[in-house]
Amino acid sequence: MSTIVPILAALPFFEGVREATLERLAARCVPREVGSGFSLFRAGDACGGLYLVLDGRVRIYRTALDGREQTLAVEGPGRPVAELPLFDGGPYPASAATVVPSRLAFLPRGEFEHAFRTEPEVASAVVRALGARLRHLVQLVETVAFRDVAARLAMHLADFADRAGDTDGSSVTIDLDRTQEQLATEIGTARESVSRAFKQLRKVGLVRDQTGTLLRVAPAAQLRAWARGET
Amino acid sequence: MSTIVPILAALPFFEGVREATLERLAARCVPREVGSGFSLFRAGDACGGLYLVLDGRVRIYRTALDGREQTLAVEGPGRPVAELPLFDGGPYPASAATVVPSRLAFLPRGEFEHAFRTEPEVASAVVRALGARLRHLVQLVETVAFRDVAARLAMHLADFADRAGDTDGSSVTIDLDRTQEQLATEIGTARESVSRAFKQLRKVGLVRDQTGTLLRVAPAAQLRAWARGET
DNA sequence: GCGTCGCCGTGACGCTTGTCACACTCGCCC
DNA sequence: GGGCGAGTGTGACAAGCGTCACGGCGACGC
Repeated sequence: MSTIVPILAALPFFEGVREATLERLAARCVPREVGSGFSLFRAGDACGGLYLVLDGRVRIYRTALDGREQTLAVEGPGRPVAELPLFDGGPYPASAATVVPSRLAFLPRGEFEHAFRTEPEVASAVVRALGARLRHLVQLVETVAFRDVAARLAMHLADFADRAGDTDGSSVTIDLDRTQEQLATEIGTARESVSRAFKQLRKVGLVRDQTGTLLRVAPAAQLRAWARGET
Repeated sequence: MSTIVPILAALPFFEGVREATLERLAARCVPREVGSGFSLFRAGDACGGLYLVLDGRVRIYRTALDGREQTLAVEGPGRPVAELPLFDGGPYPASAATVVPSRLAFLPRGEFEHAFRTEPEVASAVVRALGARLRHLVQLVETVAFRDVAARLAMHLADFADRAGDTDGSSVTIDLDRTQEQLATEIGTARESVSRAFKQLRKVGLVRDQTGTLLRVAPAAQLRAWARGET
């Protein structure tokens, strides 16, 4: 009786999957505790299985030859990483590394494929997860292609406000827990531009307070509206 | 006995699906013949079903408020369009329109969902299709974020060379069948920049001849290498 | 033949952004 | 308290690119 079962069961990814299957999966899971900056895999590597983030934070990103990075997603507890290449047999399309000390579970490929074929719930969870990623990437393409840095930052802050914001009055307090350097890679720009973008957002009142890693910002809807160009 | 069955069967999307299922699907398909510039749906619309391109060309794109466009993909015969929102119930993430007169088949949502649940082959085809899209988008994000216009054009030409190139000697002849204006939206830039990018590619010898809509270019591998910065 | 129209090439200009350089603040440790 | 390093603000500058403007060229119709 593994201690991993309840954790797996709590993952949105395995919602509705039968207990027996979960135990089988849990038995094959390799738990892993890693520090900050641990590289799970790099773009182009062959795919050996599925990673699940139990605790911590994993960044998925692409690197250019000159060292610049664009992060595609940042995954937290309960989220799968690299579910894509399990199916088409291709290599990982991007790199992944932890940004804080994290606990991960690794599920070997064969196990997962078995579950995918035998459990309709898993199949539909996979499709949903791929779908969500696809939507996110479409959003990202548009953002990178059309918006300037300040708008990209506003959208990014809106995502935080949705996911981890404490609303108080007409402001939302969020804990960014990132340096401007990290933010810069997440929205595909340089650190200095992030600094200037913050200045701009403060001027228009969308960012109201910056103390340490804590931020008071306007509600997500307002941030997004501004980013879309509705002044 | 519908004439659509053999067409459906030939789609990579329905490879391996049982004849009985195909006939059922075909019976529910609504074939459609449309002109150039016909809008299938717009970003944000609710999703009613799946489109299949039987013949012609469909562009999938996002528009900014100022009218600029970034195309996410261009789909030809045998390709599905908008398979994503069928599953998570969300709206279309992008718009789609024909760029040439085309024949389409429309498969209502309920039918498709039924096939997805009952036919494992369909489910895995869907996952593969989503996966391919995801890979493509990751590629696109990187390209838009890191590369300059000339490199984006080179990559784009490399894709053409792979898909529709006639190799003769150490050159590949491709039929672009697009105006520079269309090319510009496909790589997310302005028409004039495409013109200048072509000039640059001609100078370095990657584009060797331009007569009408036909192009003689360097092999795909060479184009991609250059785009990656390996001069 | 001549106008018209769609497409392509190219120059000029300004804006955004990446880059370099440097100052400033705030912990933290000796 | 002084030094130090990480993180941040900001100015100067250049490169890339979008935009505007205009000219050339070929196809097509009258």
